[in-house]
Amino acid sequence: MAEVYVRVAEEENEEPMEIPSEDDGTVLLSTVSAQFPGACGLRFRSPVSQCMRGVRIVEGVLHAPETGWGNMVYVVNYPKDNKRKMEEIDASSAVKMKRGDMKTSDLIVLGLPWKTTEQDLKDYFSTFGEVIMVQVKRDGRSGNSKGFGFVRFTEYESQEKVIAQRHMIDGRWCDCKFPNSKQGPDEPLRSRKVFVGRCTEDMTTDELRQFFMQYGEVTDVFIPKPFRAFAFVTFADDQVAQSLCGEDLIIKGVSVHISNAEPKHGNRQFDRTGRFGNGFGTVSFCTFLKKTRHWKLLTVLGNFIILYIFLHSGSRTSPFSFCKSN
DNA sequence: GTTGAGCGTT
Repeated sequence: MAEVYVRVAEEENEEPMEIPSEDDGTVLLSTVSAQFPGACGLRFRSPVSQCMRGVRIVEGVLHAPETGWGNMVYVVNYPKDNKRKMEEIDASSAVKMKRGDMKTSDLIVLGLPWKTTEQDLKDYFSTFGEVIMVQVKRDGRSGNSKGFGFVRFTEYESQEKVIAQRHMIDGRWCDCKFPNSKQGPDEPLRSRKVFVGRCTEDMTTDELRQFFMQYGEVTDVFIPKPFRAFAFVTFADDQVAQSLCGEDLIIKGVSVHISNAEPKHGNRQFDRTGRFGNGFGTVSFCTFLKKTRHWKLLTVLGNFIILYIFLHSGSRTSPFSFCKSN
């Protein structure tokens, strides 16, 4: 098929812009959104029914109506425009709906221009729906952007749209993805305690307790001192704890990340015996040491103790004679 | 003051 230009405009009666189609006659959504940032589709007024019709779109590829693109003016769809339409689309793809859990999570935004600010991000992404969190990651000293950031939407639909396409932000193509920190659906561990990462210093135990109460009874909140940007929250019900694992929750405007309190390679067999509790038992203590990088220190200390024993073994009958009382 | 694939002061 010869190259065809499709006439696209923001509104029906506005001056259209000609958008190039692909060799197969389709039009890529990315081509449209390059000119109309935030676009999620096209619609047109049917000459027959005089009703607005949506252009078929499959995985970011727009397909011409049966009669071809023609000379009609196609109007850009934005996610905000018509929520009812979004729900219809969701209902028609019920299979996909069941698969997803419909919960929003932080998305990483890769490829940001150095100059892009959080306000820029918020302005851009608000065209997809309500934005509840944006971050631009910066170097602590210089304040320079690291070229990536995070965004979180209220609506799951907004998130879906944003992931599905590339984004032209301040002149650069950016990608939005699930961050690596989001653990997939692996086998659940049965701890009642969760690890709360990315805490800020102003979060108190009371505030954390108040916040997590909404999910279930909280039996303990532990914040290490001095400040180390994480906390432990223990629930009465392990199912509550597990249901939160992998989630990004927003506390006082800060996105914290919930994960299992036990490490993945942890010594699970001891837990199952019930001989070690979930509080400050031996296993948990070792886990804590490993997580906080004190493990190596302890190992070094142990080596020194062994060295001490051997150095003093010459004057005694046994290397362990210092253990004896007489 | 520089850069351009990545992953959030655990």
